[in-house]
Amino acid sequence: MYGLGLETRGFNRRTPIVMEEKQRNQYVPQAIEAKWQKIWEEKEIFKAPNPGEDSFDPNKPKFYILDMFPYPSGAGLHVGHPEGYTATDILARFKRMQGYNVLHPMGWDSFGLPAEQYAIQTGTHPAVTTSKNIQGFKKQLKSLGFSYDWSREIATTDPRYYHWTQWIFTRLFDMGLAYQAEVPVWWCPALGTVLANEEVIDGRSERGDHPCERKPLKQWMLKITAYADRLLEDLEELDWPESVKAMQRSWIGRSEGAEVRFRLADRPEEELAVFTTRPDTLFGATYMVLAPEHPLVNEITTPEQREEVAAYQREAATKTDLARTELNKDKTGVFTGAYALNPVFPEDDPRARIPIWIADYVLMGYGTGAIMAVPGGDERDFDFALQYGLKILQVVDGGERPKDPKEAEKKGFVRRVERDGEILECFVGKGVAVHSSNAEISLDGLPTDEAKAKMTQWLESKGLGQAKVTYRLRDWLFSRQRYWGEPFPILHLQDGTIKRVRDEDLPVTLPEMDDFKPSGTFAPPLSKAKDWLETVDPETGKPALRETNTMPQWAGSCWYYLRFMDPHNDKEAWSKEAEQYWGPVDLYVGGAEHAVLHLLYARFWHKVLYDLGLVHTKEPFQKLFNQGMVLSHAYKDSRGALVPVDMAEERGNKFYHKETGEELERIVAKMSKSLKNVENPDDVIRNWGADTMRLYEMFMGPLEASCPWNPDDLPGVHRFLGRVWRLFVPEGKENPPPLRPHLANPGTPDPELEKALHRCIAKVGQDLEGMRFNTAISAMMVFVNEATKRVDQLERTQAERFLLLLAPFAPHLAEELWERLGHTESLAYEPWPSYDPALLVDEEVEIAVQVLGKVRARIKIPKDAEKEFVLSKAKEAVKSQLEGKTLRKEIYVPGRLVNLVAT
RNA sequence: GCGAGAGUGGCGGAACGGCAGACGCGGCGGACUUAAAAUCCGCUCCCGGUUACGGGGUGGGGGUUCGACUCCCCCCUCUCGCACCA
Repeated sequence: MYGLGLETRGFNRRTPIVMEEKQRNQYVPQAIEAKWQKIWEEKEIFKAPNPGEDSFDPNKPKFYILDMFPYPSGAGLHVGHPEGYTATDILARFKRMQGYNVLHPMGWDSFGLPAEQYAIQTGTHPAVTTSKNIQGFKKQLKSLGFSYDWSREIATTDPRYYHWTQWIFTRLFDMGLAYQAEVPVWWCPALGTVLANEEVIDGRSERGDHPCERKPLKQWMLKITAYADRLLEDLEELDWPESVKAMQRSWIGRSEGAEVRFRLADRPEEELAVFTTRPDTLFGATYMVLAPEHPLVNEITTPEQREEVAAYQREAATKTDLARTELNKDKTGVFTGAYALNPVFPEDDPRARIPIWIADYVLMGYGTGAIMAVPGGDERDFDFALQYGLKILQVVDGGERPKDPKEAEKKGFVRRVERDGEILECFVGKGVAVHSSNAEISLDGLPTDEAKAKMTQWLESKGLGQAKVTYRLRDWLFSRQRYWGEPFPILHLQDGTIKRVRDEDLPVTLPEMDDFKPSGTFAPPLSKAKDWLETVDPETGKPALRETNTMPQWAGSCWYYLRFMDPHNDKEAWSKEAEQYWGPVDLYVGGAEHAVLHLLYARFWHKVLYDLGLVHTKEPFQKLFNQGMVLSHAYKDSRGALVPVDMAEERGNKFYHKETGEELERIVAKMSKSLKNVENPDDVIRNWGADTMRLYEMFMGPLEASCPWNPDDLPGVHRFLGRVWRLFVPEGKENPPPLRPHLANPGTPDPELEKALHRCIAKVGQDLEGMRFNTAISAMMVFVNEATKRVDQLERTQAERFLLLLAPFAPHLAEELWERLGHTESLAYEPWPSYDPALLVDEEVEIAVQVLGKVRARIKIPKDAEKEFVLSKAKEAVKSQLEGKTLRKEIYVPGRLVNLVAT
């Protein structure tokens, strides 16, 4: 069994010297890791039985721990992947030892653009690429010793999987939550596809960074807005990072206010609706603004203004959203020539007649695409009014705002500007309504919230408006013009109607195709698969065309956690029984980049499934944890330019440019090919072993923090594992000699070591519950350092218990030593060791003696010494410090310190 | 601009309001060795002092407290998200 993985290549200083290991019985991870991975696989150690199966034990509690499954890219794993995966693996192993039925599966989010792009370039079918990449990923994951139940492996590209993705879509369709609409979407000419808003950043595609443009196209939409309130409310009960909840809340962007309908002057038949969160400021509305694209613009614009308005509209249309928002300081707009009537004033009151402008600071996509402008209460309106000399009225005063106007301005509550000798103010906060009354209603003196309610009520009673809630969240653009995605189970009949494919005709599989090139038109690739495209409606026998759009990559990841519960079910997506037992996911670990979209979409689908009675919980993921990013180092020269890692060399504690000799600053940067600082997990495993890799990933720092990968730190954790090895295995040439003889049988535990072990058990257990892997490892190092100093005193049962603690972290090493101790079964299901709290405290403790909060001495006292005794000992110890002072106060914190307050 | 989070040795990072710097890297010294590697042991926040010890110290400034890395207020820097959302 020795001799595996021994490289004859040259060693660099990162490579542990493994020469002569045979003679010395050294720790050689390469010699044991493959062996244990094979045993776990062959004996199906980590297979989790489902309810109803023979080996299922219903008395055990369940724990469903899930990783965000990866897109199997051609590049393979990078060192960032195993960080989260190692953490979940440790917890899965820990929970198994604690007696849980653990569901810990892995699969592939395998639809997606790169495989299709590759197909376009090389002609290799995406299915081939995908399958190859999956094999590569799987091999890499296995080489890390993860305890996944591989019998549950799924891939979103498998027709046996997307059968049910389509099935869920048909439920959405039946519920009226899936619909088609002509919407302006991002069209990316380079990719030949439409992209979702979230896939376009600053007018360029997220993948490939190609320019994109807006085009109106018929698209499938999912009515996620119907679930906006529930998606918002149910965040409350989730054990998720606050930052993720905050991001989802702002993404949903619920805002409460009122819709107000303004009549147009001289056009009694037309109305203009606006949304406002401040109906209480209606008396201050001195003009209105429409988005340039607003349908009413052309109708109301007067002949004299027509040319100017049209020019402005043209200009706005060519601007991207970015360009429109970038200039957010300089407001631009054009008067339409038309006027509206502010409903709070009588028609013949000159104050009622307010001008209607168009401006691109008003967005068509939000609210009604029109606003009532209250320059005295809104900064944007204030800017605009100043720009174009529009009237500014004060309608809110007091409240949070300081009385003195100068003071108020200084503290940022108001902005004050002088115009034509008049002081104009803008106050956006809450306060008390002023100058807000007419013959029927007066808000004057009312605090903002009451004024809002009163005004809304008045508007309703007059038929002028009503309370309204608006969301920033849009319906979800759900179709893509790609080949490598789930086909929609939809038929287009000749009469123009559409119907969904019957359940018994699912799945609609992707047709084989040779030509993946974009057509150059908006027609998706599937429209070229003629035989597939043209079909018959099985119910009527009439010809029908298949839908040629495909679903976005998000679709498959919306419900994969459910399929894992019952992955081979060919009768239904999952059985009720399996979902009742395993759901919800207890812990979901992944990167923060999925904070909004994936998690929001999955929550949406889950709620729909809940409404259909198909799942029993309102939310899919009870606890969410975001692991940090694994960063790397790079260098920066004096001009601030980044320098790749291979161009820098270290001398002393400083870094210099290899060619210019210039001193460089070492910085932390994201891994990138250009900086040559990408670390490859395969190299680490080959050189150091999987257990070292796992341990290092966890020892870098807290899981949630991002920190730099530093290869120089690898020897540290590797040395630790070597020390563990030597606690069990004597140096020597014997073969087999694999165990220190005194460990063969139980002996008398050394009491000090026993205490140290109990402290270790307690700390590791608590840290695992709190996901503090780095400090758990540190606790084990402390114990091993202790044990190394008295190797011969380490007794068999102590050694065993320690191995069990180590097992979740370094499972190969632990299994190997467990076997050498004479065990024939895997330790994967051994009970987690327990500790005696009484042993955590030493008989004699050292405490600090402070005088005025400064430590002046340390004394040793029995652990349960009387207060009086401790105080007198303490005073004795700091006698010189107390001389000539009066003792004012004595504080004793048992087991910690004494603080003597003397002046 | 708004929201969230973070600033601790040469480096990664530890510290229920109670001895700042656990553990690891690096560095220094020692043991073993013909020698080196590996391994083992010790030291390693900064300043002064041979030691004893003294002084300073957790981005900056205030505050609460017997006692603050930790709690409160103000400011600075960095990271992430949102960004004319009416």
